[in-house]
Amino acid sequence: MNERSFITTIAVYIMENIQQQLLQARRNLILDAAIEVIAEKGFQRTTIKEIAKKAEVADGTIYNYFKNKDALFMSIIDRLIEAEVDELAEAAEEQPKPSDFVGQFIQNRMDDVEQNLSVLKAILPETMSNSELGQSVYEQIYGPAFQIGEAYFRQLVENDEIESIDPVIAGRLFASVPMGIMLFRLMGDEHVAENWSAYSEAVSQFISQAFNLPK
Amino acid sequence: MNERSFITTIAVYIMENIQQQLLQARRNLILDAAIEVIAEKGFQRTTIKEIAKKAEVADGTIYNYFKNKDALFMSIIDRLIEAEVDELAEAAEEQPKPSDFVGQFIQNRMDDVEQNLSVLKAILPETMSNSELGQSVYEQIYGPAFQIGEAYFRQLVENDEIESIDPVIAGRLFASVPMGIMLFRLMGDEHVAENWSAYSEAVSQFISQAFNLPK
Amino acid sequence: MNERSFITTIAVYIMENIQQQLLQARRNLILDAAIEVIAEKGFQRTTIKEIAKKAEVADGTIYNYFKNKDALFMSIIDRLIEAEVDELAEAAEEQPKPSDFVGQFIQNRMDDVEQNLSVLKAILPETMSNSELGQSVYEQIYGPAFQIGEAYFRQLVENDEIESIDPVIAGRLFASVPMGIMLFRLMGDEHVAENWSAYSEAVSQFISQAFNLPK
Amino acid sequence: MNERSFITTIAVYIMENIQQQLLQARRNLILDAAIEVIAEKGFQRTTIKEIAKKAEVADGTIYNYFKNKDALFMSIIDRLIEAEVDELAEAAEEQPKPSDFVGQFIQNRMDDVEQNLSVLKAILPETMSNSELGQSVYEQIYGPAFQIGEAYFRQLVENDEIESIDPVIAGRLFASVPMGIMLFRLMGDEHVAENWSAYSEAVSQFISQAFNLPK
DNA sequence: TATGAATGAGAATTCATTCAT
DNA sequence: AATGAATGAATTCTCATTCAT
Repeated sequence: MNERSFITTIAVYIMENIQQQLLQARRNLILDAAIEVIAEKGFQRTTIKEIAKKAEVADGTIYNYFKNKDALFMSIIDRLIEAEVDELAEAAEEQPKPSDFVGQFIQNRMDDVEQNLSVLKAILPETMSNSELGQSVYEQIYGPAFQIGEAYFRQLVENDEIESIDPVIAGRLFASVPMGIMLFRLMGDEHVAENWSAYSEAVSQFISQAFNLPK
Repeated sequence: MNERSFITTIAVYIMENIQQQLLQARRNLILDAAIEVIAEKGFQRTTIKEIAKKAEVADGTIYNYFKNKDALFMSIIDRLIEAEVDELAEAAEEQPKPSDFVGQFIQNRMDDVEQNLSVLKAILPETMSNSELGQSVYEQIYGPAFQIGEAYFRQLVENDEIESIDPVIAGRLFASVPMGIMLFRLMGDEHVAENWSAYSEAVSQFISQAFNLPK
Repeated sequence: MNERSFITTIAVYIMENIQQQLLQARRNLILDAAIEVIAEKGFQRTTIKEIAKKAEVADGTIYNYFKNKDALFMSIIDRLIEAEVDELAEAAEEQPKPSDFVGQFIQNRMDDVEQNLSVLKAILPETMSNSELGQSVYEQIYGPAFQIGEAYFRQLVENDEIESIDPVIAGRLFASVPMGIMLFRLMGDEHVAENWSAYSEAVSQFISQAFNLPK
Repeated sequence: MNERSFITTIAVYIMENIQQQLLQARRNLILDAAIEVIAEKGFQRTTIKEIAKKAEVADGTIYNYFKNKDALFMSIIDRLIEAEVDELAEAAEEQPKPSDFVGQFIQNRMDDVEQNLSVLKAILPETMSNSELGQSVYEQIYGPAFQIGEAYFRQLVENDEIESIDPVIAGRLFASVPMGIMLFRLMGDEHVAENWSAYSEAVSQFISQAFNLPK
């Protein structure tokens, strides 16, 4: 009576799996809705009601997936960090030839921005006015990115490929350009928005020239 | 009965003047308090009560000087815009020699940032998540700054001092560096905060090198 | 097609019976879980989720056994009332010799308390702040207990075994002692908890002495 | 200009004082309303909205006087504890002759109950289902009361006025009677409610007889 | 029948704003 | 003009109950 046939066991397993995926999908649905609304109005101005409405679920449903509003927000950040940390780790591992490292790296970063535009818009303002959050994002995203830049410049200097330079500062200067361009874009600069790939190209050239990188 | 003696008139005038100045002073007091608190906690998280406490006035008093919380915030922005617009206008009028224009301009902008750090921290996140606000700041601060850069590069190209370049993009690239560095600072990067003048110098060199500016 | 063989009928009957018992068992499981949690946190503070978790069933399952949370609570009371009413009826029927009636009665009541401690803790606070509930419990438990006491004292007076006394008041005084001691215990008095049987004894003596009962 | 005349200073002082008293009065108004509603429906079932309505203030106003609902509840308890602790301290200080100590003490306790009936009804159920709260009330009200009883019985035993007895148990037995009677009253026993002073008298006699106290 | 995710009414709490003093 | 208590709309969050699977 308590036994299940093999078939039944398989069927249950599959259905549970489907159930899991449905839940995950719904969770993502809510996250997407949240990102969309928050990107538009800012985290603080966005109410749970609005997110629920956009996600087409009841207010209470959101609390089945996220402990509270802050946790929901952290999940948005986590999603970005996860994606970004992997990408950066990948970039760090490669031993790129100087000639195309900058181009590659910038290109990838700019692509990331392009793809995660609404997430960035949702997150960035909050990380700036919430110092705890800012610290966390800084340590997990900016820090690693800087270190890659630093390592790269340190190596260049050692190989006498560029003239002596403080790699810490160089790393920041390097990152500041796409960062600044991204900021303009987030703030609604239409020229930047409409010519994103041109900017991507220009940023690479700009930086290569600035550091007098070997071609 | 309706006439006033000359003396009285003068006295009244003086007193009204003093009164005016006292009011103006108190208004500034409130603004300063607001900037301080908002820089720390963000606009939305800051309550009128907190601002009132920091300014050592009663909650209600704030409403004698500002129509509402949003108006108070706009006044903070106005104050920054006023200062910055004047500075930019000044910069635009000068006909600087290319050799030191960049150094001068960057130096001034970085000094502005240094001086208005708390105001920027109070404003920037809000301008990013409030598109109306962002637009206004963009048009009044970034726009003019870009135009100065654009004009400068256009002139350089015309004079054959640098190779042909899209001045619109160049203006953004030019501005992106201090912008990015400022963003790192606002987000709490300690290396940037502790070596601000070194960065100021480095940014100038970086840009000059990038555009291969004549020395 | 609609007919069943004799065997089948029996089998169905047995299985239905087993089914019935399983259901009853599960119902009791839920009630036990509910009592445990409610005793600890109070009725209002206890959620269906918590009860379900403790009973190791799904939230929804509880609603197959109880119409709603209030009904579940009423069932707890019913269970206590049933047990107690039977005991009291038994006590009332006996024609005890005065010499040991008090000792017996008190002993039994105190034993009841000991056994139903968690139920009492779950119920009592609620009966005090819910007048309808309180009334019901009063009428079914306290009332009958008082009447037993009253009858007992009335009889004693009639037999000239104690001096004249208002039996209604006497009944309450009689009951007040174990009641008060129980209250101390429920409120967490450790001395009472640790010396329960000593108190049981002491209460009897105390009452006997108070009424100058014949030994 | 900044100076105030003596009269003005006085006037301001007086007005501030009046203001203080008005606030205190309103605070008491809210507390009274809260007690009334909570006594009727229990703490958990009572909403801030109901209290506000009964007190004829806005919901938010309550939060100008009490940090939150729990704090409001604690204030109710504090009020009772303050009154009771003073009374008990007074009772403890007196060196009463045994002959009337019990009568006096019980009389006072029963009067306290009479006067604070609604407060008790509001508090007692909550102290029973909230162990932290219960502990606090126990320590501040019951504990001291017991100690008075204990001290009294210890003294009696020392003076050979009653036979040897465990003073700790005696103290509880002593207190259990009014406690039990009070409980009956709180649960809606009409006979107790209507004959409160008769019960007060009866309780004293009952206890005196039980301990065979010297007259 | 059992399940547990979805629901949304309702509760506590916050806080910008008003207004009598 | 300054004050700060009062206000109540709006927000977050909880949880009893429902219902599709």
